[in-house]
Amino acid sequence: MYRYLERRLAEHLREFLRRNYGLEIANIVVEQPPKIEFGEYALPLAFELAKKLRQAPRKIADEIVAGVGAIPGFEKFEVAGGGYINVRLKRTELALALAADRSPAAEVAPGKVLVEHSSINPNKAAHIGHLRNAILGDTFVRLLRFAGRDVDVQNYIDNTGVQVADVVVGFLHIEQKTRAQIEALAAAPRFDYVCWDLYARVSHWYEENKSNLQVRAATLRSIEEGNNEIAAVADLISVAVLKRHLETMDRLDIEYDFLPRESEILHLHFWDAAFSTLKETGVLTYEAEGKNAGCWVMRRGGTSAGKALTTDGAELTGERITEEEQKVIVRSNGTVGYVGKDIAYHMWKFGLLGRDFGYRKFYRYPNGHDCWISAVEGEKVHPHFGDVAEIYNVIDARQSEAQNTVIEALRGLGHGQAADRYTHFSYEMVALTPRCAAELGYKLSEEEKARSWIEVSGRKGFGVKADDLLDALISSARQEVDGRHPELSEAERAGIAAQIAIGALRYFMLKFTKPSVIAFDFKDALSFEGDTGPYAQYAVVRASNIFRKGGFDPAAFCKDEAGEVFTADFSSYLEGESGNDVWELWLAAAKTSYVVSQCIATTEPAYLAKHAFQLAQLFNTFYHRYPILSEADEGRKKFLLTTTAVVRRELIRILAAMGISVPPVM
RNA sequence: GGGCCCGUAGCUCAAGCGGAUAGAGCAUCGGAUUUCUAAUCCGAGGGUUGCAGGUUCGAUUCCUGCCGGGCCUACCA
Repeated sequence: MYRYLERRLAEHLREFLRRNYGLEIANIVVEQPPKIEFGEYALPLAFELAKKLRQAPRKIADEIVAGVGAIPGFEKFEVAGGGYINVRLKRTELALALAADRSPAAEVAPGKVLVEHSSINPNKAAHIGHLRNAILGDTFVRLLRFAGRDVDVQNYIDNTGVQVADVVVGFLHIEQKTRAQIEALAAAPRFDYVCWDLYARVSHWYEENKSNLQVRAATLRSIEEGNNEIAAVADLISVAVLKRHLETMDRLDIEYDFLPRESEILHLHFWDAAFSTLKETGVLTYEAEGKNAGCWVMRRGGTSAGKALTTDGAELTGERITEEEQKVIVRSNGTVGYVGKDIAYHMWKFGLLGRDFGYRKFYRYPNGHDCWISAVEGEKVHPHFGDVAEIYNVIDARQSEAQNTVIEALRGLGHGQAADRYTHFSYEMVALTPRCAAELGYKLSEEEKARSWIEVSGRKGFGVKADDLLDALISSARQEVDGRHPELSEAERAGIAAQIAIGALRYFMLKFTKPSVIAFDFKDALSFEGDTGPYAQYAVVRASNIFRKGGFDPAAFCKDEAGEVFTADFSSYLEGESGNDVWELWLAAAKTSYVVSQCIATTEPAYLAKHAFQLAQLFNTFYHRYPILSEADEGRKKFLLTTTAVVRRELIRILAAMGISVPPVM
């Protein structure tokens, strides 16, 4: 609602400026005043116009305020300070619309969106770094769906790469296991933990004797070729670990629709289809000499094409790319690197490849939702994946160059529109504080002790596993729940502890903005107080308590009839100085879809976490200040109950968009 | 060497496209009404926004240089 009114205000002003000043201002800046007393919107417009009109900002502001006229829903315009225009809404009107949950339908961009996230190598347990990825990705999916978009969720599986090969080497060469023995291990719980330890041992084994690396190379070759015993072992390992990842993520309410695998990109020859067009369009050039002699290369993403561009801007053919700026796509032995496969895969995503995967049902979630996986020969009936209008790849910042290279390849192929709708959803890694690393038994050098964080390493088996962290959170939450609610059944207490643990974890991963490295520490992550998920959950529980103890249904206070009954009372409680406190709460509650659209536009879910916290904080203050059930004035009591019902509804929605549910009691 | 990112309170982080007195949480200290109340609330202390310039009516935000830190820069994925 807040978002809709902002747009209406901006459009009205744009029209006003066009008519009265003959000015075209494409982007009218609308801010939020620092204090509720100043109104709901603030316009620094007069400062901007001062130069153009050669007049004092204050004078321009006065003129605009005098001439702007009425806008439905708006109370008045005021000049403040040196030329700010503060805008006030008709509080009661907005409140009634909000109580009735009435909000004009926002236009939804057409076309399907594809979000790819998680993409964990299926050779070891997921760790906290993967959690950040999956939680960011899943939350972004929820935000897009909140905004009405049709979204497919994909999790790319590199099942034929070095990392899987390493674990295969571990089982076959170090552990000397047979395929049947590995199969038995894979069927046991937490097989991914077994792989986690083994993977670290394999890395060590390579270091002990460099000639062991030949075993890796041979294993990798066999896996890529397929149709042999080693490939079968690799497949059984990667499928088993993948299932474990799906289980781990399901604990956090994270689901996928489709799991495209590298094995199918290989075996269905996606690359061959891409290679010919890449050559024809000159995106790839052949190096006859130099360091990359015999390779097909392209310009590294992010390096400038500079003056090589002709005047029409499209022609890159014939341009020399310096060796420094070359990215090898096809090696001199004719094999293709991962960036090449990624280019083909992304052509498929946009429906530009002319080939498709086969599809098989792979995993059914407890709620009945099916997750599909790629296959050489698929089932006849399957959903249609790929061929989308827009994509988001949730991949950490270390891969931004590779991502940019893929984008540039699409652009070079003439698919500029696809390239424009390709978003690398980039975020920084999760590392450990030195203290946390020490707790995990990692021996720190003096230099490392002084650093603010230590990078995790799957290769070394150094990190916090996702399931371990969840277990720790659940047991910590469980202690609290047991102490507070001994009257509840075992199952109820377990359920509440899980909800709190998930709330704490998801919120923790979302509260940091993407470019910030998270220095992980158990103390912070296990906190349930202050700027945390449980804080926001608790605010909802408090609101629910009021309705439960009062014997009211919160939904009854959010409906249309509330508007009809309470119109007069609403204004007397909301308007004027005395209404500021409660109005601030209403206004915050009205901003949900505004914040969601900001999150999508900036690909930054942290704003939503901040919003949840702010709304919860305002509610807690309100809760403390206004006793509701004991309120003697019936009209006022109903107003306060409506306020509580609206805030409760919005908080539940906001938390749901973050994948956080709210326990019945806390 | 080149590219990208970061530097804000003791600690961890915010600050929407340049805007009003730079805000939270944690930690510390002091308080909270027989109530829907403590996973909460109120208050206090705590800042040369890394440094130096520039642009601007206005800079944490944009530009330049420097200092410090991280990541990327494989015919690995």
